[in-house]
Amino acid sequence: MSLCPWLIVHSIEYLGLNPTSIDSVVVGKDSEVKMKAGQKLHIVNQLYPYTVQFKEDTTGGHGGNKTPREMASEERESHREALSVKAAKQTENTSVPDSLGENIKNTESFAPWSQGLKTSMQDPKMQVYKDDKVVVIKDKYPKARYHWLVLPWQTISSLKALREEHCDLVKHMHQVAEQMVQQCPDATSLRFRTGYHAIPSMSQVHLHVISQDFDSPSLKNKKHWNSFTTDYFMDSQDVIQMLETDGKVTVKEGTSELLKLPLRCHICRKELPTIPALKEHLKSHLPR
DNA sequence: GTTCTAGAAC
DNA sequence: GTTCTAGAAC
Repeated sequence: MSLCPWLIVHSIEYLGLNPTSIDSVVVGKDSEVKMKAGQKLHIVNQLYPYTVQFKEDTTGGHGGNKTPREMASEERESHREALSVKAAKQTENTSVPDSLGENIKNTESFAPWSQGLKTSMQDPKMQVYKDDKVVVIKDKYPKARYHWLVLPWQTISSLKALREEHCDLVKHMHQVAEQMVQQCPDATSLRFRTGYHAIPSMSQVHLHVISQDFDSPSLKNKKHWNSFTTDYFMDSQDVIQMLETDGKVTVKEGTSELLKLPLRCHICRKELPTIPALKEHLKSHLPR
């Protein structure tokens, strides 16, 4: 595995996974930290999550080895900043406890691509606004003429992690979102919505501020469309309300199925058979 | 989250 | 034949 000698362990997040399998991970040139399988290391200001997996006994056949695909992948990733260090798995997946199963599943959510926002929000070139609590970046693949993301500096993985103590922060995120709309030159002619994806793909809670023209080449498929035009998109105000009344945010059952609904215009409710047809239809609602 | 592409739909 | 979607891979 490729480790840089200057890496510093910033914090360790306990995931409560299989406590019986202790592993040790070399974290710097000379330092070594005892860790449990499944623990997450945040290296350098929580930017780069490292997932710790099981390590096979030294007599094991393929412990610590990587497949060529993993090697190639790691080489590619080394050009970016989201590295993923993996120790080898303990065994094949026979007779493993449930917690390991979750471990493997959780590892998915630590995939390099899912950490992209955490990287982007730190990049001054991406920041269009920042204060002591939040930062705003342009969505890398905007689904409309204007599409910003408001992110807290504090690490909060998703809506699920929000609690009452985050109320002020989430309200501030909403305020900043409204500021972004106000400063937009087309704020008078375009409608905006401000909200969260109920089940986001990217780690780090982020508030979408998106104009309702949906006039963008990056809007390409049904999932894109339905994630912004069905109840999959949760209004910021509703999320704040939930936090205030329940102390947490609950996502309705069946929300993920909303992404498969037929394509329907968010303005006149007309159903369109394909994305190209929808895009052509949306032109009729553009400001003139 | 995006890209790529097989094969469904037309 | 081309267009378009959906699932795999990353």
